[in-house]
Amino acid sequence: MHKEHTLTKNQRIIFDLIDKSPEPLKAYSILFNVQKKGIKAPPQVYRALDKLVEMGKIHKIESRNAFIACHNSSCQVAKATAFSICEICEKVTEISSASLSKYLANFKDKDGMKYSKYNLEFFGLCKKCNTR
Amino acid sequence: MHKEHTLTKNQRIIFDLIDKSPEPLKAYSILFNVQKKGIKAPPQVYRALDKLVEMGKIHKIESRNAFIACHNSSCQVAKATAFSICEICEKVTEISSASLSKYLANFKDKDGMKYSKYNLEFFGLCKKCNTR
DNA sequence: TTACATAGTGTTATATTATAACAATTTAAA
DNA sequence: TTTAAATTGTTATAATATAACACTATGTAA
Ligand SMILES: [Zn+2]
Ligand SMILES: [Zn+2]
Ligand SMILES: [Zn+2]
Ligand SMILES: [Zn+2]
Repeated sequence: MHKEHTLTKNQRIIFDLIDKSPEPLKAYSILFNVQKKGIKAPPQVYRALDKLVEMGKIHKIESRNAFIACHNSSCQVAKATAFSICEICEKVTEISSASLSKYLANFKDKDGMKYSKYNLEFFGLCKKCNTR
Repeated sequence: MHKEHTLTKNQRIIFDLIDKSPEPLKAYSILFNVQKKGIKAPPQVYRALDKLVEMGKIHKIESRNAFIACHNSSCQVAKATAFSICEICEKVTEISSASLSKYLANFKDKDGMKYSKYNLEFFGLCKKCNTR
């Protein structure tokens, strides 16, 4: 079993906000939302985000510059992430597929380069947006 | 066969620069480099980049906010991209693997959502950086 | 306990990346 | 030709992210 990370004050505040959000949050939207809790400046937000990403508690959606909480039993998948992104409503879902992660974890390119991490973003229409 | 795009003046200048570069280029680095050719402001660069990405002539490396020329017979793979990124020297290579693209093109998640596009970024050490 | 190292915080300023808005020009169709 | 669409030039500003430095809290070892 891996070490359970104890979140610091700022990390806790920011993680809770992201974890409760139904949609990915952007750094400055987070900043705005936590100012009443005493977090007043960008570096405080970015530091907490960096640590939370390192821990695997949250993931950055690179194509959106936004962050979502991990719901795949956390740390294990911090280095192997896959998301589906709806191009209409911007709904983002973390994909949890054993066959996908197995395929990608074992993928080797022509040079035999072995990878320690990957991030995959799928784009399309979610069920809701596809049927109207 | 698909329509061959003719590049406009600014698109040509910016594409040529990216195409000749051995490494991904960032927008403001591009701007700096083309100022002597009369492209003086960020919107001119970003517009050309947007079009070139649409056409599949270049790709954006999302995790690096940088652009590289496509070397996979262009347009076909604009909506299905995969890259390997060295975390030490930042070398980026476009991956061209029939089995990978077939696997991902056919991937369906639990909800049966079908995707029209994906982007995959692998991180690791390139051969050179791995052996020293 | 004390000393030290490490991690986290608060703060100001600034760097980097990207777009809004609008006028002028070029290109391609009708 | 005349109209529409795409591209360009330009100024200003928005959005995203980090540098730097002083200070505080926390953990570890003597
Ligand atoms: Zn996750
Ligand atoms: Zn949707
Ligand atoms: Zn390509
Ligand atoms: Zn390397």
